[in-house]
Amino acid sequence: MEVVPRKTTIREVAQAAAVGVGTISRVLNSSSQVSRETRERVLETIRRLGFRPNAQARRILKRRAEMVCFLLSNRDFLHPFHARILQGVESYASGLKQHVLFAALHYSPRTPPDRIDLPPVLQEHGLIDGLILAGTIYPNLLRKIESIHMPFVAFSNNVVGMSDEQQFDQVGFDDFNGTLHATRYLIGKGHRQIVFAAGDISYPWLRRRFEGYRQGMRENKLKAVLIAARSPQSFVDFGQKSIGRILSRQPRPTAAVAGNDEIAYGLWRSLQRHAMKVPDDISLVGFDDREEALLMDPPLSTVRVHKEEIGETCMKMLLERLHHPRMTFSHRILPTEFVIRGTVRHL
Amino acid sequence: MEVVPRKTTIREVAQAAAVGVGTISRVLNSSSQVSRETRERVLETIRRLGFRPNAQARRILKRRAEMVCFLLSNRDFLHPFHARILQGVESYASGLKQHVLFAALHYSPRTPPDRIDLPPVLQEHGLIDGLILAGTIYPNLLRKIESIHMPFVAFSNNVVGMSDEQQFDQVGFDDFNGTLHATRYLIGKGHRQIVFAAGDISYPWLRRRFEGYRQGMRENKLKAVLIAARSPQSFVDFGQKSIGRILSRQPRPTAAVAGNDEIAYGLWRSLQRHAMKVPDDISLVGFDDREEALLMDPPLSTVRVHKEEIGETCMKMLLERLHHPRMTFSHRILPTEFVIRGTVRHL
DNA sequence: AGAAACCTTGGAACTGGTTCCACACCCTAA
DNA sequence: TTAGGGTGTGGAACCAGTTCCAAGGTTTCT
Repeated sequence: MEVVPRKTTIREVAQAAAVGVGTISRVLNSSSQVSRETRERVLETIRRLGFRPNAQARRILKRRAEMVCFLLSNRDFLHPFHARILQGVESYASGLKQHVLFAALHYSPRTPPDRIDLPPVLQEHGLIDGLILAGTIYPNLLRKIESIHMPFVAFSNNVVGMSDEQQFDQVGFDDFNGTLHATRYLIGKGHRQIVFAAGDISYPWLRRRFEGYRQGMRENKLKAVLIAARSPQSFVDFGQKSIGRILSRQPRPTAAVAGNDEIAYGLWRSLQRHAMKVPDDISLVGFDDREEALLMDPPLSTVRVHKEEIGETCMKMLLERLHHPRMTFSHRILPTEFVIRGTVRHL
Repeated sequence: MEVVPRKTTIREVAQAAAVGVGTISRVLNSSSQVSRETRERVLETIRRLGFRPNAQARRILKRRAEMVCFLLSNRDFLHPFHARILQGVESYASGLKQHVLFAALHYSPRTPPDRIDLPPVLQEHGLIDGLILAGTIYPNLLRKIESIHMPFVAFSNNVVGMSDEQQFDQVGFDDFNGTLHATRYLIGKGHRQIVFAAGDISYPWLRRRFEGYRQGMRENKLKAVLIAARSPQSFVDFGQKSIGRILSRQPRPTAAVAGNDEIAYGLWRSLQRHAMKVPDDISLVGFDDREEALLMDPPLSTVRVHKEEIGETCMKMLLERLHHPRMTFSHRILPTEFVIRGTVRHL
């Protein structure tokens, strides 16, 4: 491989500005005082020579890479939901001059921890200071990360099968209160026969959403009804196929809470095929506030998740962890927001 | 900030194994010969002390960061389209032990090059070897990147306002042939009255798509009809609002080629509101093959763009550039693929 | 006036790998 | 026996920054 041509070094700048190397370093880091006059001369020389300090060299001494890795696990592609979390991480990080590395990983929940092949970034040492874990997170991956002593924060909503004594930093959003508020809103609009279209309730996050719905129904002495299926092909598909089961119930439901926007989309599409109208024939609310929600007609009332804020909070928490390695672990749960659009009818 | 505890260094390993530092380095890089006996003793010592070499230190000497930056410019959020390009970059890069940094940038096309504030990664030097530019790329950004002598490859479809003599490495997909094939397909199915719903034709990529459509019409001696609007609110919105203009034409069009899937979505939604059916009342094809295409009912026939492949090719080309800095610039245009689904009727 | 405190500055030593030169050693050929 | 070539190894010099100590100058205090 051809070697990159030598760039201007701090010593060349020092010589050109007729000062010592230490002074250049002080100007660059604006740490200790340098006289206005000298500083100006140095800055001028830096500009003139087009000098840009070498990041690697500094990092050795600082013992900090000022870089974190966003690791997306077990996702076939960078889904809009996670893309926006990454966006949040990056925008917060860049304000603090921290860099964000993107890496992906595929692994099975049954692979023993020491046999998980981590991406190249995590095999080297000193490249990154910490890790933000997103995607589906199983205990074996967590154990592997702990074994290489890499500080990390996990996006908690897709954590699966973790025992309660497993302690680590987490950031997530509030599944339970999201559906609770959505359900209360429907009840406030006069609905009494409300079903929950869950998809596959073995996913812990859908389980939590169901529990929120159930709580809303219980506190109003209403009967909770769960529409589920074992491992459906896709959420949209599940929505399409379950509309029949919903409408044939006696008494007929006036509203449905969907486990997520994709299910809501499937329900809506199927209704449309049968020339039925939302919200005239049935009211509908979703969860996640994905792009699809706005594409529906009328646009879907749904529970908004602040994806960028999740990313930002992950980054913030990771930096705290790096500053205070012995701090106790925390689990931050961010609130969701119910967005009223056009799919709920006032009875 | 608390300092990370000192890790084992190569000198400590050398002392413990009673060899010189050079020997440790040789064992690690398995470059020149070391006797079996010595190698084994060194490896054993490395294991015993849990030594992992510091990546930063090596990079200074190698003058290679083994890291590239994916820079997304002027995008409010990490759009699924670009997310998948990033995914392609990462998956190809990680196979070659290269790392991918994600950064975002907002700038105006009218800011003078030297006043563009590059993200932190590009202000330092030696952190990354090269750059992959995505998002909307104007000449001033390009000039700025060139001024810091950073090798780069641009995703070319969203390059705007570049003069022809401006030379740089580019990877893109084939707008022109995409709509040309789509148009030929429609004509093959018996359609003669076909309109092109472009949105805003001042975008060069929509212009190229229009030209492809026009070519298809011309070669069959058919009249090209352009439906456009000056800077519409959004593509979906444009689609919704222009259906009236399309259907009122005499003779009435039997098919529409949309400038992209969002426009097609808008057209479809509006048709649905007026209780019209695709493809019975009008046939429809899109461009991009975004997720929305599959959500439509029937699913949209559209021109597929291989997003991951674009990312992969960008990375591949960037690595070639790094190996051969004086190589002549190239512009690779990847083929698109027409995906037949349910929105075209055989007349 | 002299001492003390403070600011500014130069530059040697340092970080943790890699590279390369010198040298010891062994084997083979003249 | 000596020259020549090859292999294996130690360690100094190196990369490009940061850090810290000492020194010189200036200001303030007694």
